[in-house]
Amino acid sequence: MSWISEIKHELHRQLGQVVEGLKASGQLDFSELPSYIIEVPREKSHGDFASNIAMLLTKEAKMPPRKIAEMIVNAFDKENKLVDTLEIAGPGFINFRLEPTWLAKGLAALLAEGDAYGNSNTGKGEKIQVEFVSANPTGELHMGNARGAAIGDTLASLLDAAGYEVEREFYINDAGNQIEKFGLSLEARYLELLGEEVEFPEDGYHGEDITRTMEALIAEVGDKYKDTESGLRRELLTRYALEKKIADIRKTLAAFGVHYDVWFSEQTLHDSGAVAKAVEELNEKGYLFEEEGALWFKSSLFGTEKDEVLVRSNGIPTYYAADIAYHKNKFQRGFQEVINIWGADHHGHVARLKGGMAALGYDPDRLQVILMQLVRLFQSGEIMRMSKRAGTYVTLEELMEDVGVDAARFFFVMRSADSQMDFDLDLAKSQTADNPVFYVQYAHARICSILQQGHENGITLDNMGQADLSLLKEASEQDLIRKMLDLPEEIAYAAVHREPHRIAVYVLDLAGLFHTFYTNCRVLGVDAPLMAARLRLCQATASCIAKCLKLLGVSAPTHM
RNA sequence: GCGCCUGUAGCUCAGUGGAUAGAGCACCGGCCUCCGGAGCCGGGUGCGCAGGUUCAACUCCUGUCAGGCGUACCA
Repeated sequence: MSWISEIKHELHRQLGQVVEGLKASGQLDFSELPSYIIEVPREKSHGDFASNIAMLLTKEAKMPPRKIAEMIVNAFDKENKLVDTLEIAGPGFINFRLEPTWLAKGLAALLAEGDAYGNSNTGKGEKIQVEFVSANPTGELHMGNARGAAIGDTLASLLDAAGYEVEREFYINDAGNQIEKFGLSLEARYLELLGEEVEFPEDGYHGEDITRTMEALIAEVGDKYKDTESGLRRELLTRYALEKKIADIRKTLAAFGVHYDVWFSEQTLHDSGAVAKAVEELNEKGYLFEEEGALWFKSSLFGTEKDEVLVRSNGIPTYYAADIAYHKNKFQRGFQEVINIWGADHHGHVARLKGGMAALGYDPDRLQVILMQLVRLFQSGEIMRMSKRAGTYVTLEELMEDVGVDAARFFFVMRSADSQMDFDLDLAKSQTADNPVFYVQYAHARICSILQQGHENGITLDNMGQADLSLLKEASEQDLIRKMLDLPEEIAYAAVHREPHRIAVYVLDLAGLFHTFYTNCRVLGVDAPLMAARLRLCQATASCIAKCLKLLGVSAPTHM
């Protein structure tokens, strides 16, 4: 348990004891303890910790909150080792000021944990899966995929740090309608490149990457498939192109710092009969019916707006049917919870999929979908529509070239998935130095520079001996320590609530507090004991910043 | 029409039912004999609107207005 949690826990316990004591002695009347909190007040002048317990008791006890607070404060143990002073403030808050060395003790505990600082056992080893990006292998990765990659990867890292057993998964949509179209498009480009007159399929994929893929094939085998029967030819071209595309996607994501544990093929669900089996299972439970030649699932029984087709009249199962089988498979693999990161344009699918899971007997809450609002791309003041078919989109590759991995990842994770984001390419290209990621990285580099210079002058953390951290009494030093002591709870909160953007916001704040400290307090050259304490403070800060940046998939440079 | 997401400072966005709602950008002033000025400090009449719940609402509920996205035998 983290230092802050320990203290909160202890104060919570002590408060509860005092209030129960007041009840026992007949001074306070209530049925049971309300769910009061111990929090760190936003305003520093309100003490180190504060509780709202008096306000919550007001109604039952039939007394004004400040009066109740007064009774509690008076009944509090004056010989308390932890609490220095208590005061009543505002509408009835009880503010705690702790004994002055509590921050130093927290900092010492932080340093003792080293790289593990920030981790917790919040997830209790629960097996959890994050499936993200899962882009169609028919094209290149675009901005939406990039946002999904940054959010999904950071969330997975957070869950890992918070004590979950995490797996990252990419679902390869290598079956279904769009693969058919893909094949038709490939075939058209192939023949075109061989000089044939062909009509390009109307709703085919127009992306240049398709042409390039076929150029590569021709370089390898020439016109080998020119006279092959069309069906077989499409199959061969598709197989070739899929392999190439998936390899490209894997490579691009790796360059973006994303590495998966599992690449799961949709086709294998069809081949193994898992899709047919899932459909059959729903049928046995009596949830299917036939209409106009198609097989429907009464998904409306499970909360969808209307019923849905599972098997089309041409006998081919829908994406929905495959997805039900896929998520059943996930649960069969032992994941307690599975998280999907989807674009908001898929939100209609959430209720359907949850309904499917419920029909199969799984608690639908074990499937969580994070919908990210779509990314709007601005260039030259104009909104760019991203369309794979028209081939007009900025790819993740291009983005990485333009703004770099660090800036791109930080930028995407910085805002909540719920909010739409405008990505101004011109701004990102021309003013990269304004990007907040540099602000954070700069703080890290500055600290490394201080430690380095100390080292060059023979002052190292090792030969300084035991530092007296209670010498860190400046406001900017204490603010920095307080912020760092929040990290474990911050990570746990972000993981549990699936809000990776909080870490970006947190580390920006932390870097800001360091810059303030740096301006106010010299490290090198002050009295040896103080220098030792400040070097430790620097070391801890660098470690916390690096920890956050690692979670975000951003590098922590030692110099810039 | 119905469903989901979003309306917070000029702009882009944070904000876990609590006390005086924050940051970055932009704009205007300061701050380098000294650890990296890619930095620091100061400058603000802002929670779409209306009800409700609560001791307490940016936060929860209802309604309403505005924007985005869905509402296929596509995925």
